[in-house]
Amino acid sequence: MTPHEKEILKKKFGATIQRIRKDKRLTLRQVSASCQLDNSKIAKIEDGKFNVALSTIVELARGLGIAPSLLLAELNQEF
Amino acid sequence: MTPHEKEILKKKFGATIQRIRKDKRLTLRQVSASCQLDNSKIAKIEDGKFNVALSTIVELARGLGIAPSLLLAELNQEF
DNA sequence: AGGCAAATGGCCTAATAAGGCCGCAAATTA
DNA sequence: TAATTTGCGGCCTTATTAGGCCATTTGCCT
Repeated sequence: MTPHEKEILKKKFGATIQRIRKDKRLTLRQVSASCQLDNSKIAKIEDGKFNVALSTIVELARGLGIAPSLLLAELNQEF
Repeated sequence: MTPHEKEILKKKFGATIQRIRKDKRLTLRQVSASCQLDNSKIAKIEDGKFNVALSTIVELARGLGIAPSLLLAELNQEF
């Protein structure tokens, strides 16, 4: 995976997180309150700044109230 | 997520990777050849030693020839 | 305009994953 | 038995995430 591909992956994942959060009408603070992730960290993840770890993916899923695998569902086509 | 929960998560994920690889009758070196991940690294991941990053999950999926979300499918019940 | 709440960005430290090489013991196959 | 393959463990350095706090700004509502 090239650095460029990794950038695209991070952006794509972040966009997915944000779309799901907004679909559920949740604020960053509401999500962070449900999963112990700092709200500013979640904002940065949504902006594609981090190549998040497995545990963080699981935490995000918990905060969003959905299954972890759904957070990767959109990656199936391009990666 | 407590340190203990994180340990369980890593072990669970590693076990999933290994099961899928063996179901497909692939060796560590065969998987590594398909995804540019070091074979010893994959062995350690299977042993639950790493809290792998998103990009590594995607790489593993590529090496195993399956969709990334399938690697998290088993986590849905317990996390 | 004023007041809130949300989003965002900066900054920090300790922990740890990435990325990779080498070697060995056990299993497999010839 | 000899040869090969496989799984796996050690070791290393650099890069980056986790985890967290604080300040500013943006947007919304009254």
